[in-house]
Amino acid sequence: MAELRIYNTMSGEKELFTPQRDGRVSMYVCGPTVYNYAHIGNARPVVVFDCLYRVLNVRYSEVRYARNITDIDDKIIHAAKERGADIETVSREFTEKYREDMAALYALAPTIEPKATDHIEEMVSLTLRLVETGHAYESHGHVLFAVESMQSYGALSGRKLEDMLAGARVEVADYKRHAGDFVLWKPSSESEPGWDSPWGKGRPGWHLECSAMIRAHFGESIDIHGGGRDLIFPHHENERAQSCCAYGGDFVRHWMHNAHVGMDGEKMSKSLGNTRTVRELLSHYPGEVLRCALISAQYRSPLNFSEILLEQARSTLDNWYRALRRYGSQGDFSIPIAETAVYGALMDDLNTPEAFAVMHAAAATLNKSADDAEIERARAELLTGGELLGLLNSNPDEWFQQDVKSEGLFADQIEVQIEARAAAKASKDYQLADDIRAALEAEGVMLEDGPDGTTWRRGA
RNA sequence: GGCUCGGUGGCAGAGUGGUUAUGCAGCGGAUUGCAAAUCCGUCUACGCCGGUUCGAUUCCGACCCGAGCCUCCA
Repeated sequence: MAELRIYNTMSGEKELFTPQRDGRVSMYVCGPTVYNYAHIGNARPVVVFDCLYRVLNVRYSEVRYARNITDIDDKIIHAAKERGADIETVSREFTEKYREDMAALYALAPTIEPKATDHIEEMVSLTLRLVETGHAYESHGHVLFAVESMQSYGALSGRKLEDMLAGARVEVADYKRHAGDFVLWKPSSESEPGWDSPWGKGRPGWHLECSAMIRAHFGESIDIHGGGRDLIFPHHENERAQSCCAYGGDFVRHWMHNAHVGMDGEKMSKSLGNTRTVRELLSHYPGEVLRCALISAQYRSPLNFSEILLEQARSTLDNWYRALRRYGSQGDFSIPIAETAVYGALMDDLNTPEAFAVMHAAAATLNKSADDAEIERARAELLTGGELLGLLNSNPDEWFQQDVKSEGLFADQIEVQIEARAAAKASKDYQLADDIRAALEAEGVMLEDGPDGTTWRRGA
């Protein structure tokens, strides 16, 4: 059986994945700060780690997958203020929308979805512990982590404290002992949300929640911690500092980070304002097309987002669905998932492009083979591959007949036209037959004559 | 300025010390009333310069170019 190998950001190498406890895997992926819609870049880690979750579930008997919701953050405070709404209203609304959007991309629900505001107590006690052990200090109402107190600070992101100061872009605040010190707990004004703490009314710093929630739900260390590349520093470096200094232990055995989705060769980010929301894209493309596009490159490679990318993803899916349509997508197959080539490809650090190549090969086999055993094998490969990749969720006819642009043109009307054309063809009135076909094409319906009659699909 | 990653054929995108990635697009053919779909065949590759090697796209070094992080960010 193939063994799982994953690239560990910490070591910079692909490593054999071994869970801490036999057969049981713990995975934590950084989720959204819920103050507006998720963009397509936010969706990449969700889809990537969803693929990993699916693979892990085949290999291990118990997989616990946590994806947090950051529901207290200054950005949410600002968003609420702008809309004149409660913070809870904003965070609840966008939590819901986030769940809907990710579900539309066929991301399975995580095992747990911890919320920051449900773990304030744990965050306070974590901060307290860091103060007691000399890794944190109070200054001007803030509690700060002292980066110099940790020998290996910077080990994850591969940087040294001296190097970081060279750029001189770290926030220089005179209440910090070292410019790299970061906030664990900060004071809240009357108008800001806050919780009682040994340091007065305040709220947590950005990095604190993940450390506290991992501790609360998984204990000292987890097997996999994932997120986007941009989180390596400072977020994950600081999480690691907090957790290791407070509780000791490994904290995280395998760090995984996905590369970004680009837009016209530039980074897509909310601050640059060049984002496309998942919600908006879903009104133009099926979720499966978006998902397919997101995993068309290996997760550690940058992915440039474009209409061309989406059209390629659509034709890739068309290709597979077309092959599936020949033999139907229903029925049992006897090949264990762990023995499929798609599984093997994904076990190699989620090599989705190689998995795609396997899928294409299986589709080609279905298109041309006359050997029952071969066909069965290819069907199994395609269908189980679809399960692992989170693709091919529809039945082929639904897939090809969705999104017909024409208004008021229903399937039964199309069938009537197909029959009329068949009659025209039978009487060798090819002019009429072609006119019917052209008229349907103008309505976004493509006809395909096959040995068993004519089928239709939405056109380009 | 510091750190990290990458430069593959028209485009997208894997991989490898010596045999086809794969997909889209193109071209030729089969099939079709004509198409579409499918099948068969086929053309453009590994940034640049050195080094190691019998042999490098694949390892090493320099160079050029690009991206990311160093500040909220998936």
